Amino acid sequence: MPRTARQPVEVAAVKQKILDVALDLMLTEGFTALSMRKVAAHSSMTAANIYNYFSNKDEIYLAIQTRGFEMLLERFAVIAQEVMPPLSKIKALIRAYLDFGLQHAGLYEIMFTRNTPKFADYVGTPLEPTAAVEKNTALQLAALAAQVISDLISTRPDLKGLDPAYQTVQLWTALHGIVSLYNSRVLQEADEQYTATMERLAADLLRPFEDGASDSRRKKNRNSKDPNANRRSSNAE
Amino acid sequence: MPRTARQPVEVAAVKQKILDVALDLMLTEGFTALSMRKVAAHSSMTAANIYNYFSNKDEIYLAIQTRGFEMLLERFAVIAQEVMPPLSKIKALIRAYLDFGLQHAGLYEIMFTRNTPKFADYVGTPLEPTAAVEKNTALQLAALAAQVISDLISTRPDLKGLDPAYQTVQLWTALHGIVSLYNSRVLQEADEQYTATMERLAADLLRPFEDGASDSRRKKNRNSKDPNANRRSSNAE
DNA sequence: CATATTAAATGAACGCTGTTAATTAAATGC
DNA sequence: GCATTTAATTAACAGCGTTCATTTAATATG
Repeated sequence: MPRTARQPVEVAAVKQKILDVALDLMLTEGFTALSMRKVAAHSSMTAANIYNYFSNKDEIYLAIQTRGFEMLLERFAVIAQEVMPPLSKIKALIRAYLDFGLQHAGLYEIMFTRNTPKFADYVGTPLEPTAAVEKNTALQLAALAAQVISDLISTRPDLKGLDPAYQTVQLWTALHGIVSLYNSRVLQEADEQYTATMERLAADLLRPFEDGASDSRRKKNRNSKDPNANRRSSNAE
Repeated sequence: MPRTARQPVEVAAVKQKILDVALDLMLTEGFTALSMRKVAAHSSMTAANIYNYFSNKDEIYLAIQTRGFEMLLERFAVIAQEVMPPLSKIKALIRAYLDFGLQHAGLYEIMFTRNTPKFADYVGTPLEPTAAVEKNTALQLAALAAQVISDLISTRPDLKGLDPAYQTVQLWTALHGIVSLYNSRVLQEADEQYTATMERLAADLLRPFEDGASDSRRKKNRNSKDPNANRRSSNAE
């Protein structure tokens, strides 16, 4: 008797359209400009109608978050598939992360610093599958980074004891600290030479992977089988 | 003829009262609960009246931010004045920072991750002196940490080349990365053993101050004059 | 003391926000 | 064509930061 419902693919298209607009607004006008009414206007519909596709604004945040992870993952994947020494790959990943974080500060904020909904908030709810996509994408990121780090470790006998997963988290938290403090403009206040400092910080992130930098991370003993490591720069200053 | 104006100390008391309420609301109910009307209600006045004491909400954020820095500075000062080995002091500072960040997540957010107004936003405005207090408190924090680090370096010949200011920033960004990712609950998603990981991360922050860990931190990056850095990995792939 | 003058506080309003409910418009099967 | 279901809209609510006109309160002077 009645009007027939649209194909699932059509309703998905509308959802996608909304998300495209939302992400675009987020990237161009920043976090604060993201309102339901603005998204609706740019999508040629009413704010209320968005609630036929998303249960609330948080769900849109979740989707944007996922897109952010996908964007970063894409950059990472390009680097990962290139043929180059593992250490250079790590360096490239670091650079990509920093660039992404500074370039898309608003998006980065949603992903990592804002109290936007996370996967754990949706377990047991109808949206758990959607949230699982977000978590999965993020984990792919970590796995990819861990793989590159693992590659390096396996080709470097002096790094044999390192745990790729831990090294990944360590690198990640350090990178995030730099990006987040920069984007909140606190770093600029505390250090006038913040640009040079950031470069140096980035370079120092490779320190765990330097010559013979392995063992104290491994377990306890670290009495120097490599005493000549720091002899070179005695002329500094 | 007219009604006489209140003593500056009286109007300052009202301002203080407002800030007390605002900080209390922030600490107890979180960032989102901080509205002008709520602050006003808890201060037995109207929202509009707050604008006789603060020009806008941002100015309240700025003040709360300052209070946050003062709170953290107080914790740091207690540790700094204690008599103990420099390395233990650094360890205690690290612990204090982490505790503060996790304990007062909302306040920490205003100080370091939110896009709340910073000193640079007020140069040339009537509020520059107020903002200068904020910046000054933050710089005292950094100076205090740098002093402790400097103490350590001066008592340890093997660390002679380290720059206390840079070490401070490095430590700070790393700590912030941990706190921020934890508070945004992303770390918990990516690493199920996040508690143990955080402990390990905190411990590893002392790595630059380990035995003979000095020199490559001392000056520039050395990629151009050091072609043998990644020679060992020529067998990769 | 009464009054004019000023200070402090208020009430009301504006435009915005996220969200819900009632209503309308549109499309389809019988 | 009609009944029925879907999709979209309009209207409204409560709250937000902020501004402005108004009221309340206090005081120095005639």
